[in-house]
Amino acid sequence: MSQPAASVPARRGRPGYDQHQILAAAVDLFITHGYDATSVAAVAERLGLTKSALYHHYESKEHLLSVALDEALGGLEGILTEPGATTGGAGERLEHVVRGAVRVLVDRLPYVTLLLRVRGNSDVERRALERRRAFDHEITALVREAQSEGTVRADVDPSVATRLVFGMVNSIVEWYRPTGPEGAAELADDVMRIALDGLRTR
Amino acid sequence: MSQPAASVPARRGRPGYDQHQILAAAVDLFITHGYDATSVAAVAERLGLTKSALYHHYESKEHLLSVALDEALGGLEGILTEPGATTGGAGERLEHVVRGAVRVLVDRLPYVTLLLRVRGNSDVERRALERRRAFDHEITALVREAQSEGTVRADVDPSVATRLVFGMVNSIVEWYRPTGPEGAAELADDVMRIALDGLRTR
DNA sequence: GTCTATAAAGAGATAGAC
DNA sequence: GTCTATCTCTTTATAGAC
Repeated sequence: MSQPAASVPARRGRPGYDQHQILAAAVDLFITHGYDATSVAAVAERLGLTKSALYHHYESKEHLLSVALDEALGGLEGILTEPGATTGGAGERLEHVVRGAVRVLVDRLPYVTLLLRVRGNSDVERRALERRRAFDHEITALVREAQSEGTVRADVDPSVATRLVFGMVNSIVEWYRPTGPEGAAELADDVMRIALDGLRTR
Repeated sequence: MSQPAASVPARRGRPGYDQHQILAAAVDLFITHGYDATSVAAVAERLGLTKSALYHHYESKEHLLSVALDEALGGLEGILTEPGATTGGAGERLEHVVRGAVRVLVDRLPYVTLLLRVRGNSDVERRALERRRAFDHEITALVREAQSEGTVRADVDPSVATRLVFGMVNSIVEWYRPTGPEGAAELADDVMRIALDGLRTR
């Protein structure tokens, strides 16, 4: 209790990584080489540690994955509780959610990238997929409501429309690389232009 | 030369798989569990063979991947040489190519699914990514031409527009499962509705 | 908190019999 | 064309010293 504050951990001698720095390094490797193809030894080497030192911070390779997926899912789920997602017409709320998804995707790019590559090959992955499905269902309900309201075209199944629009949004992780703070907002504008008004001139 | 025709291979005693049946089984496992997480033993077991028998048909695990990726890339590249992709206005040719991509994606679903998960972690994967990039560049040129022509909105960068629309198209592999021959055409209609005219009513 | 050393299992691939 | 047996390497994870 003699330390001034807990905000900056003691940093003496050896690196002394905290859990978040380790997670960031692991996720970067998971994305680059794939989760399965990334060995714990590779993560340790990237940090300049041995495997044993790494196991001191995370109890297993899968625990690293689990925490990383939480980071992505927490961000996405948070969108649905923001004021813009709970007030106003369904069309406006839908727009807020789509813009929010682009924002979270850019803010937490590596974590969301990892989430989108999960296929359900373990309990950890299946739990993450279940949370993704729950998120998708809420959006689909919103699209359906916007169709009833008349702000979204009704000649496409709401489930298909949701999947296609979020397929477009999610595909951003395949090529977007952060350059500046304005990039994300412009990207969201482009997504809204194409998803809401279409590519075609009229 | 004494056999009547080569169309049906001799089928006596043991299974006697041909290369295509083996490929289909391998690709199914690669998609379900991931390429790296799929052992050669798992592919062999799926076919009721031993690993050694499998190595008689394909010289390596990576060779299986290579042939599978060729299957997907050949289909996509073929679209660009179809009459609909080489005649008419840029807007019409673009529509043909987008519809063609949906068609190939559905026709060769497992192969395209595998292609879209490739990250470039080996020479085989990097060669496949290079062919994908070449394909994308041709589409981008088409979008740019359609913008000059005035049939596609010019307030979105052609490269970003291409990526977003093909992100939408490619995302179909994440959820579409073949049910009947009409499914693919309706799906293409839905994609065209949203990508070209947008989700919003007017 | 990090190290060396190692256990235990599974990977890709090959040899050689039938 | 398929088998059994095996080689060699890498994997995740742990034990125990410092």
